[in-house]
Amino acid sequence: MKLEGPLADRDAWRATRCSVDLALTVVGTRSAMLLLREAFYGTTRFHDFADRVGITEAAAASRLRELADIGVFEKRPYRDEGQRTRHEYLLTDMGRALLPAVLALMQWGDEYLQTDGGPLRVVEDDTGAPVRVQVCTADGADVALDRLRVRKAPNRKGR
Amino acid sequence: MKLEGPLADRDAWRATRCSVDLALTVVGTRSAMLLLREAFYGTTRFHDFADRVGITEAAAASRLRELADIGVFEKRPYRDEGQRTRHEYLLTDMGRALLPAVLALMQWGDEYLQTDGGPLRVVEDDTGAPVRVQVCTADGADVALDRLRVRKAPNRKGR
DNA sequence: ACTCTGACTTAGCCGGACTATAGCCAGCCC
DNA sequence: GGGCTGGCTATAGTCCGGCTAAGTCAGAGT
Repeated sequence: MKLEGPLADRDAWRATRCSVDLALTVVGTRSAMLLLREAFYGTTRFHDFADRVGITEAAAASRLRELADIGVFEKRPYRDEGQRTRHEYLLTDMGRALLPAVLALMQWGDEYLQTDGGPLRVVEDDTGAPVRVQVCTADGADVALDRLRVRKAPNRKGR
Repeated sequence: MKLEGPLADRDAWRATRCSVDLALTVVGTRSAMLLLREAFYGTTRFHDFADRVGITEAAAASRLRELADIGVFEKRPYRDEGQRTRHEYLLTDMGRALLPAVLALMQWGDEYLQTDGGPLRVVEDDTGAPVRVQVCTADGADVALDRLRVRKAPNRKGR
């Protein structure tokens, strides 16, 4: 990556308010990431989350509450016949927007940590064509690391 | 996401050997992710890593060693004039392949955790056009969550 | 009213990530 | 060869995530 203008002298600035760092405060734990994986697979209910991720209900409860508080999940009441009202955990737009991050990790694990490309394949539903997570321009072209540049966001108000 | 064939009954299988989980054993810590961020910004030297990430040298040393052992970084000797031989940490192909994962987190943080879109913008070097991390088919079209399907990888040997 | 079940909550513990501080070691300079 | 500097290593302690185990609580069924 190239650093533009005032950013070029890397000793002259610190990565304050870094979005990577902020994002990690939310989804920086194993359980948060794996709960998201399960949500993408279609899981919505408390017990299923705990069970399928392989964490205790205590851990699932506190992580799900955190993620719901932040807005990654929406907690919605539902009612099976003959059962009392319970809550299911549905991904919000904010939660769905994490799909590239989770799939990027999966893709990297498939490629570099598995001997056989991993146990699962993600494809486009209509065509069955494999999908990849990529760094793209608006026209959909993949952009390599050495063709990226970082610039300061235009100043709004302070900073 | 839709689950194909034998995967459809989510109670009938467990996400064993999950690549997300494996990837998290490697880059599941805050320090690992932030070291990668710095590496993408061009940092190569020990002290700079510790300093710019804002972690102690002890933490930087152990994390960098882990990542180098796994193959995310290559440790290469260098020599400044009048100095003794030292080592710099260079991203390998394996490490560079983590760019989409890190940028995906940054993008999500910019969008949902910052009030102003975050402090930095990543653009294509030649054109200055903004880039995005996306789930794409081979022709570069973005694929939404509900148009994805998960299938089992073809069996090679066991499992 | 009583029980049962599912969804948590609480308490206590362990282990790993991280911190601060200190010490070690290689090698270049003098 | 003695001192300095940079790159670690060692030690001790904190914090936090996750664990186990037990308790709570709402409400449907009986």
